[in-house]
Amino acid sequence: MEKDQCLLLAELARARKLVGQMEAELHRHSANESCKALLRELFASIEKSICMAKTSRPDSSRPSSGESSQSDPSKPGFKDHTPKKRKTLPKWTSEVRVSSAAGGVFEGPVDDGYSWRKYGQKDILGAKHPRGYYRCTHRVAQGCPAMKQVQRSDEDPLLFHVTYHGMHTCLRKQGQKQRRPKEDEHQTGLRVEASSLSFSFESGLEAAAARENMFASPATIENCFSSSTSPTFRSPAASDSTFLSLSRCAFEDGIKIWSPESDVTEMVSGANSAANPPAVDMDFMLQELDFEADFSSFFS
DNA sequence: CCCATTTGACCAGG
DNA sequence: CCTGGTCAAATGGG
Repeated sequence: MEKDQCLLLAELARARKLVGQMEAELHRHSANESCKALLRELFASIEKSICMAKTSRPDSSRPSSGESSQSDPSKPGFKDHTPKKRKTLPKWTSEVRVSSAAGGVFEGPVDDGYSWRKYGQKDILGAKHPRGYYRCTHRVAQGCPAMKQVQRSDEDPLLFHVTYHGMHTCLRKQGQKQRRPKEDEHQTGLRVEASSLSFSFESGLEAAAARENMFASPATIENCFSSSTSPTFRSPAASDSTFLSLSRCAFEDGIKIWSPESDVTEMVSGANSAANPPAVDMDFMLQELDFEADFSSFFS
């Protein structure tokens, strides 16, 4: 409807893409950490602007929720896998060139800071090399919807086309080994670290913006998070909140949602207490509100 | 023994 | 029907 808003979103997406490219450049030239941090904040700012532009939309809409017909292995003969909606996930591609000099052996899936589990491989028509299908390791544990496809270039064995689907909602700890002895052991303390948020591109607006501009991989930017030298404290608390808003994206159907308020509010309040303009926090809380609304309607 | 990968079959969309 | 994407049993590695 609102054409202005659409244009705004498109432009913001463009800015985000550009920032992503710049981040890639910086990364390539091994810029110092402060530059990356700045860029990160810039990215976060853009992201926040996008969210603001989105939430200013009066239109009410919710994803047509299928219900949780998730894993029920007790049904032999009748397949119950959920092939429903998975086109709501944002999608972007990136080309990864791996240098044989670095590390020696190029193990196909370039390590982008996340842990992936391969779940399939398929020969693609017209491609010499098969395409690998990966999903986030924490898919079941945290409901992380992120997936990626890795395809080796036809004749350049050092070039990989990586297509990402969805953004990571999982939070992995760094520096410390993520020890999860048993995931059915009521590790309440552990599972809270995931805040999966329900959101989907129901409005063609941002879907259009996202797909049209193919914004350059947030994954690489998130890499900055993981590779940043301060393990426990990211310097600005804003990083966390915006990062969170980043992950309010879309996620797969049938995934359990647990206590979104515990961690989120904690983070938000943390951002409040930190050096952060109040306006930003308010905006963020607005987003949260919007979220909860969407969320409850999702359930009822 | 637990977890990730492999791999052929299955499924849905075009 | 063809093809890309996903599932899940089998397999292998730590």
